Amino acid sequence: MGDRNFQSGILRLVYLSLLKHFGYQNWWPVDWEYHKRKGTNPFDEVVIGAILTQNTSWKNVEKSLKEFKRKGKLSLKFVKEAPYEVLQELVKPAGFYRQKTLYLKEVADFIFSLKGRIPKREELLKVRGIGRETADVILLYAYNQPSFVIDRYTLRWLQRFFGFSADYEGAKRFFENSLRPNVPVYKEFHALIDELAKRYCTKGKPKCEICPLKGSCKEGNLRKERGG
DNA sequence: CCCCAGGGACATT
DNA sequence: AATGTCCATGGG
Repeated sequence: MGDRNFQSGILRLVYLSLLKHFGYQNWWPVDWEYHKRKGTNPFDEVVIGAILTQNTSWKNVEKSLKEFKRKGKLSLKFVKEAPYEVLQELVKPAGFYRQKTLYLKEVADFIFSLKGRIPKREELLKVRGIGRETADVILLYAYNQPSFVIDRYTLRWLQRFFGFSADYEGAKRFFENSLRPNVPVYKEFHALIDELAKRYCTKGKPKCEICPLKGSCKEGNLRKERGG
C-alpha cells in the first residue's frame, strides 16, 4: 500500500465505478421543506441525525426525526430547552434512547458554546457522545469540511478489497492522502461505499459474483479462485 | 429463536 | 493498543 499514485488511481476508479452503478446518493438526507416552513436550520437536523444513527438503522432514525417534528421541533434550540423526559420519548424509536438523549443535550450545549465558530476535530472528540465517526460526520455533512468519514462498512470493504486491516485513523489517512480534499466527493464517496456494503459487500456472505467492483477486488478474486 | 443496524463510553488486560 | 460489555428499538 506504499504507492501513493496507485492508491489515488484505484480509489478514483472505485469512486467513478460506484457512482456509475448506484448514482448520486445525496447524503445527508434533510427535510428542506420542513426547515423553510418552521424557520429552523437544516444544520441542526444533520447534527441530531448524526447522534441518532449511532449503531442504528436509518429507518429507526427517521421514526425519531418524525417524532421531533410532531411533538416538538427539529432544532438544537429545542434539544437544549426541552426537558430530558420529553426528549427521551422522541428519541426512543432510534434505540439507546437514554444515552442518546444525554448525548444530544451535550452536543447542543457544545454547538451553542461555539457561537458559530467551526470546531476542530479534537474539540468535537472531547464532547460526550461524539466519537471519531460522529465527529467526522458533523464536520463533513454539517460544517462542509473535508473530513473523510470511516465506518464499519468502510473498514470491511477496505479489508476485502485491498486485503489489509486498518484502524479508524489509518483508514481515514488512507482516503485523505489519496484524494483531494473535495467536500462533495467525500460526501458522495462515503455514501457510495455504504451502499455497496449494504447491497453487495455484506457482513455475512458477500455477493461477489454480482458486485460492481468484482474485477479489481482482492477478496472477490480469491473467492473466485477457490470456486466459492 | 437468531442476527443486524449509517457507534461510543467505559473497564479490563 | 486491543478487546469485551453495555446500551435498545425495530426489521429480516
